[in-house]
Amino acid sequence: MAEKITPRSQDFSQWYQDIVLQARLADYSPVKGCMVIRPNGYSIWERIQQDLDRRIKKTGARNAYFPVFIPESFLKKEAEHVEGFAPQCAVVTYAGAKDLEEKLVVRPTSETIINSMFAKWIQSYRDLPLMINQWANVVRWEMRTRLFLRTTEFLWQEGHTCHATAEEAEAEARQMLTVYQQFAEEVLAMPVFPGMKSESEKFAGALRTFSIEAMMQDKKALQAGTSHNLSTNFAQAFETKFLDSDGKQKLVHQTSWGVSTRLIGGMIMTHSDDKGLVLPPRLAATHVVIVPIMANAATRVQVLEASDRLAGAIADCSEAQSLPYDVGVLVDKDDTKQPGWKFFEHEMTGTPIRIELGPRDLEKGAALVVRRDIGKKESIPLEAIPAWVAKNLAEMQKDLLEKARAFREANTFELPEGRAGYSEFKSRIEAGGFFLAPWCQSKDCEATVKEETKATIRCLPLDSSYQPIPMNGKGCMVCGGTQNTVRTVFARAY
RNA sequence: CGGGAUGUGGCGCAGCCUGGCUAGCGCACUUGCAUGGGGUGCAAGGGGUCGUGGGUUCAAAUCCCGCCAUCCCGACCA
Repeated sequence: MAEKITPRSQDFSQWYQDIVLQARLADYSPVKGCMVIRPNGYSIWERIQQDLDRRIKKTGARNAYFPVFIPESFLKKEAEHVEGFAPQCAVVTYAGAKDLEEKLVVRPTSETIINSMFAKWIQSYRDLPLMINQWANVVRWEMRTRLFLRTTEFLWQEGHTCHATAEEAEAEARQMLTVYQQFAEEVLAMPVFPGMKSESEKFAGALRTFSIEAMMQDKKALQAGTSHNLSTNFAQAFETKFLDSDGKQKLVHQTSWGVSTRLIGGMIMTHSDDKGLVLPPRLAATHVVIVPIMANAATRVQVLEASDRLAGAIADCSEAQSLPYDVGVLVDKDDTKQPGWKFFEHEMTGTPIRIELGPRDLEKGAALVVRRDIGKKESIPLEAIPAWVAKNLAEMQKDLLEKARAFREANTFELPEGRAGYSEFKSRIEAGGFFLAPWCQSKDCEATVKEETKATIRCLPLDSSYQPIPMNGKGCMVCGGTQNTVRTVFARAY
């Protein structure tokens, strides 16, 4: 049995780790920095896969699989790309009992190996667009790791597309940003800020990078998904060309986009409380747990029978059919341990609804129901419970999103323009939050803020045509200059 | 790679300063009985190269020297 969970206010990262370990979502592996995902955690990933895969396929992409090993020379073909990733690559130099002639990089991302195939597969404009997605594992040798948020190996989905024109590629990158935003909000109940990355934060090898940024409960930002417009950078390196309808050879325009198991960490840090995990119903493997309370041998049989009948009624009710993933309401019965302990355990593992059923309830023809996010006990007549469950699962999904959104709004601040607000900005950013501020787009000003406050430009919010929002006339918060200022979101980040 | 700390059953720790009884405690685990409306009670039981190599000593978890590993803080990052 588990220890009590460290309060959020006391030590946020300890709190987070407690929840992951005690809800049995994951564990540390013998290899430093790697993570073992336990069944509880993997079922959440399966839900994410199911739902997101459906959304990705709707955009026209198809799933495929590429090798985990990438010849070192492939990585070196795109200059920025290798520069960005080389420091964090794991490389195989020895295999089959001898030193390899060419080293093999364990993929940190698959742009290069996939492009080597794209170059063969694409001949004509009729082959375009080519849209490939793969669910895979990648390895990045980070210096410091954290369960789910940054592990040496992680699971993700990476999409890679080729298009005939720059406009199509840009549209694709934008479309995927929206897909991710909707997915994060509708399924994870995690509100996100969509935006564009600054030059220094963009993906190594991209023309531009879009991202969604979420706010955790300690008010730090978490990059939850990215979508890159790669332009023709990789096409040039791999000579991925096609014969267009005008008879000319042209380079393909590409995108890539991905989200990872980091989403699970973000979801935990967004919703959980000091009692443990809080799962949005759309991610829960069990929606409802019925805890029978058997006061004595005489009522034991009655209570167990009533529990089974209730479980059946909930699973079969018509309202349940409209719930996520077409799986209906998933009901479980737990009569294995002491009731008191069970209550804590199901709170720790995040089951959205708990129903307590004992002799006293049976006399009244009712049961006690508790929603994990609210925690208030209510006595509901047995026959009304199936409908109550269906209604509350839907409401809980919505409420979690609204609560997280309200938290983010309450911690997002518009800074006064120019240098005037800078000293105030520096003290407030220590307390955390998102800060909207004008920036002159110079690297120096970006670096200055990072150095002095540890905050980085998370993204540049976009207007309706996906361009950074100009703030002409407003002074950059660092240098005060009014040229080329755009709106940015600054925050300390994971 | 810089700054700080720690290595003792599965987990968390005490013992070390001042060397000496059979290396101890809490949780977890096993068995039995009882219990069951918010972290059950009692009883019995299993599990240890005290990180590692050397040295001092009649005697080392404890003192000395080397090595190794891990954690936290900084640089890296989805």
